[in-house]
Amino acid sequence: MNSKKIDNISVDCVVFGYDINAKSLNVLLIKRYLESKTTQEVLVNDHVLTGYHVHKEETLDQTATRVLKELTGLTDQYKKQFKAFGNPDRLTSKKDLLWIENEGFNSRTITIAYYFLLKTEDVDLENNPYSATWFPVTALPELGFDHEKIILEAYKDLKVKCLSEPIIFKLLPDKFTINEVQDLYQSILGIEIDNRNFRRKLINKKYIIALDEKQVGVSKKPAQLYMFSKDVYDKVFEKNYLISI
Amino acid sequence: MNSKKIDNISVDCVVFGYDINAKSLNVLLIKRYLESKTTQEVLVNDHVLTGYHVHKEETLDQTATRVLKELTGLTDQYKKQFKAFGNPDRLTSKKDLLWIENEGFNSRTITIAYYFLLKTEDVDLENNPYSATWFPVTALPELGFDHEKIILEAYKDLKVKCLSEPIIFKLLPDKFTINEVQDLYQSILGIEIDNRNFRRKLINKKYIIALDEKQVGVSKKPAQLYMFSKDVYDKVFEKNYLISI
DNA sequence: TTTTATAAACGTCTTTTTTACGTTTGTTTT
DNA sequence: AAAACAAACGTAAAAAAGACGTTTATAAAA
Repeated sequence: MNSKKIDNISVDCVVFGYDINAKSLNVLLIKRYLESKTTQEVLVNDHVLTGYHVHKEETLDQTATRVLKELTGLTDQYKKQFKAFGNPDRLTSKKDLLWIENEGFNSRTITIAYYFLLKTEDVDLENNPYSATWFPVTALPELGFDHEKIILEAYKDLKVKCLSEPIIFKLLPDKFTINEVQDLYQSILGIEIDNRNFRRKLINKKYIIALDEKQVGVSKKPAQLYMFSKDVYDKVFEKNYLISI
Repeated sequence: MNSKKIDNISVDCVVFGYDINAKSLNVLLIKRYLESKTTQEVLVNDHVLTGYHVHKEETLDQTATRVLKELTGLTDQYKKQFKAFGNPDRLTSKKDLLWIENEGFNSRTITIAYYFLLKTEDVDLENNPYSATWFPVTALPELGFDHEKIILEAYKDLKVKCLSEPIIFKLLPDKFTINEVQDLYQSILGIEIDNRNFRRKLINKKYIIALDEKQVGVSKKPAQLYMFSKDVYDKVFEKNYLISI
């Protein structure tokens, strides 16, 4: 038993990864599998988020960072604490109780949920200690605990936030094309956007900087590359509201 | 000792109340006072939010609702869980440790913070069991624990949310004038808004319904009364985004 | 009864942003 | 040299936002 951990408080992480080639917003999940020691019957076979108990001496943010590091090896990724889940009945399905009995933790666990935004290409799944897999957020597998609910809440928050904050760029490489940004918005929001209007609008933003570079290795006219400038963004927005009253 | 409670998890409530007459957005606080049993020295004398430990059998939302009921007698008020605070050093000031020793609870408590939106006139402070007092959010007194931080986070969230969701109306009576809405926006955001443009904009919203009623008992031209229709709002917004991409 | 003070309410012109959709350009492949 | 095609540019109309002047209805004072 790990005496460092706080028994009844955990952090669960929804790791969103954007696959720029497949144009798909994915969630990183790990498999949960348990079979009966006597009958070999499969008791639990589904997927869950990664999470872990909060350690006694660490902050909640540190717990989230630690969980991501263990799962992906990555540090310094964008994260957001978006909601706490702590209803008494959140882990009371038959499967979850079997699992909890096997793992030996308290069933009334409050979890502080975070989501991360990163690029699928930054994660090496070949040597993953948890055999983690990407699933499109629109095609989730069967999920254990209340993790489907947690993912959907995270996704809802992301949909709202990506319209009012420049978090979209956390899902893209440093250098990107206008069409890549459009594809990403379309993936997240599930809508079609007019390319000509979107293009003009984005290029007019002062914090979207055209680089002296174009795509290489493409079999059509190579597109202009751009970057996002946080410095410019912060200066422009310090006195302005995003939405007019 | 109350065996129903979960020792290390609490809910803290930021109760925002709008004083429509004073045009002031206020926070409801209770006094925290402790003096030395031997020397009568004042050890703690400041204000805090109300909160309480989560009970074993209740949801987090129910805890928040219970806390508000005990503080104000009110039920069915708008509430929002906005953030969890759980850093190991959040209750480690000298004052806080003295207080915690006196009350006898765990110093590593994770708190799930909620804010409520209501009208100051709905709360009867005359017979308040905690001697609660309203303070303008822009003129807070000295606060215990990490409660100043919690209030400022709640206020930040409210500022953003009130521009993209119709939560402003939770702070106003059912029947209101256009100018009352404008005053409220100005109080929350700390800005000046052009009355003529604001007026036109608000009246053009389909979910702002003009009533067959005017103000009574005012010493100037009485203003037209309006109401907010949640039904219309939900219909209008089900397919639309608030911000264009 | 008339006048006055004042907040409420209306109006208009200009600028900016959004929407809709047609056209041209530059690169790679054939 | 031509074809294919995504990238990039353009334009006109509609809608929204911004700036600011004017009128109106009421209570209270004269």
